[in-house]
Amino acid sequence: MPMNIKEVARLAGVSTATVSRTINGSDKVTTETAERVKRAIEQLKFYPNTNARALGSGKSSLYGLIISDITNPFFPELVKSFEDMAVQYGQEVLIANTNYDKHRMEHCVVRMLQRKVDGVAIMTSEMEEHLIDELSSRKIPLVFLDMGTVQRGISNIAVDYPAGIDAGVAYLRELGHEHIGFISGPLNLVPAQVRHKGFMKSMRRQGLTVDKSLMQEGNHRMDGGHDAMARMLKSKRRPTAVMTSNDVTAIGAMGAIYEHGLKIPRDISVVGFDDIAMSAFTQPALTTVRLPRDEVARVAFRALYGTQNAATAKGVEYRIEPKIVIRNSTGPVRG
Amino acid sequence: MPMNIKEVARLAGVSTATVSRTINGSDKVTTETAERVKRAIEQLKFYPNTNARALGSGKSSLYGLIISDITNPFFPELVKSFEDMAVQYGQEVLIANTNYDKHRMEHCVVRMLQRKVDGVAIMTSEMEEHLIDELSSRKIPLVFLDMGTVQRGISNIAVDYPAGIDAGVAYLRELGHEHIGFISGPLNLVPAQVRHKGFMKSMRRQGLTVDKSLMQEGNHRMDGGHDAMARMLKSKRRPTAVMTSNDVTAIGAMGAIYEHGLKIPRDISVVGFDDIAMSAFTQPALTTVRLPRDEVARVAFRALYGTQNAATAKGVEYRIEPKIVIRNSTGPVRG
DNA sequence: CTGTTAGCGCATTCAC
DNA sequence: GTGAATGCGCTAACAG
Repeated sequence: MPMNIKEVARLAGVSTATVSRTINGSDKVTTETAERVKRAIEQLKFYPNTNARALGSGKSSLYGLIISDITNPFFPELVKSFEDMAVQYGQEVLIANTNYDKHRMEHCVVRMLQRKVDGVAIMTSEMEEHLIDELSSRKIPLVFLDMGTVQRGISNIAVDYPAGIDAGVAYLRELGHEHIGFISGPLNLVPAQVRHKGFMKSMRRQGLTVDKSLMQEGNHRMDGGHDAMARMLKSKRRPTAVMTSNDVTAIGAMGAIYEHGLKIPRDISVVGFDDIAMSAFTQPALTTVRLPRDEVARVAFRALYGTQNAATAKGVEYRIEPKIVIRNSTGPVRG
Repeated sequence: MPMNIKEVARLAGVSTATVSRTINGSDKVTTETAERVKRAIEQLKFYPNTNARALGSGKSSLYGLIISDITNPFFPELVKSFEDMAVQYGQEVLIANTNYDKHRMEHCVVRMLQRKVDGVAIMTSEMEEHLIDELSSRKIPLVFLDMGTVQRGISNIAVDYPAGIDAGVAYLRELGHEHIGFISGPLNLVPAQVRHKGFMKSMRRQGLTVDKSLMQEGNHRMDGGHDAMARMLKSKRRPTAVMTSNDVTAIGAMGAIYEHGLKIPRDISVVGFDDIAMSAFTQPALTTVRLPRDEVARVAFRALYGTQNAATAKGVEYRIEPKIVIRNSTGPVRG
């Protein structure tokens, strides 16, 4: 037995158009008939077929959300906020993981295309030009997290990473640290490079010299932070403080420091980046530079929701300022 | 300019039916014509419309994955493995968060219904009977994580929580602990109750007495673990060891222990449950009972993929045995 | 305000 | 092996 709008129409004694109208909250339906239709819907436990709806209307009410790695706590928090926005505005979210893999990214974009999403929030950096074109040439509104240039239908959420890193370095400098290490993300990714360069620049601005052996590459995951720190601890002059490209890396690094028999912050101070929920619960609690995920998510959603048509709307550049959060993983350098 | 199967057909000089066939890999197409069609598809950068496909065929190639809280590290790891399976088998995944909220759960189920998913993996417990019926009465294959009973089209992945908890308690007993606390999940949820009772039973079996003031309720999140532990530390006789309902709770509890000026495991031993990635990196590394997410995800996927039709296939009961992982958060009780 | 009708893009019968 | 025609369930004109 088919379960569709037709059955509802029959039971309610109206046409399918009227059913469709009441479902979509059209004001051109008598309260009375609307009631009758609603009762029928309830009685039949009818739920409109999303696929048919999208086909008929041309709108999917779906936003794509592309992230690198759902396993990195930064992203789930972002996803959650984005979803909350979507629920609030009656939209749906299609989540796609790239696993930091360009090939997989292509797969993600294809999915978006096939589902005819109304917009895509690209919160990752494994994005090649031709894939962006594939989306934007189809007039799909896009919003990036700190990537690329603003254009027609393409917005960007610019994060002032240099300022954030600068705040971290300045704070360490205040505490007397001069020998500061840095663990970056994978350097084949642009954002990781940006933070990496931002750190070096910041060091020079503070009148400090960068020791190459204290510049280590991680992978934005715990194991990468751990291994990078282990390498760093083998260098001749051990750092008195370390900054990392994200909190997960910092947590991994802290593990390596302890394994080395050292104490935080007594022997080495550690500063993270992101301020994931976990960071307040590490031992000691992690000093970090906060990048507010809920704000990023809200801004991203609004950017898409406001740009219903990429053909006419021009993109907007939003700005997010990270702020340092001082906890207990940092302390004065030991005389 | 419309971009559809018709355009492809025209460019390739064939009918839409032939295009459809080659897309779906039908063997009733000459290699030659297929090649021609494929070239046309590539040239036009054509991607078949998923909505139309689902509508026409009646199959969505979509599996629903319902989880409680994407912010709890347990779930992203599960999601990732499930997605990997899906990619491998050419399926898609629709993720839905309940936020531990029954109302939101209803919303999730409705989404599944509307999208005509081919099956749903329900990895959470905020599931009411009538919602299950709504799904199963529509012949949608279901698989639960340790919930409910196996029926026609409904499978279950049974986790032997009691055995897992028993292993933890036994290990603590070996170390000389007798005064052991437990932090549960929210007790309005069945699985939390199961573990709660499992702990009490296990204690008795080991000949230990349960101290009510050492049985505290958390919320499966860090803050809940923290607060529960803080409450427990106020009791007259402080526990020498604590077990928790999941790792996130344990991490929160560890924070509270440190804040209280105590050392782990010197003053208090801590045992978690799940073995999330983070647990190997806490300070000290967390002893925990491992519930293999990748295995759960794979089994869940297979359960759905194998049960293409809930009308004929009977459900299967799968079993997963958690195993204790000994790290450094546990030690002998102090004389 | 309500009903009729014509697609939306594709899969899937049938014929050939 | 290929093409023409029908229908999936719904929305959106267009009448009335």
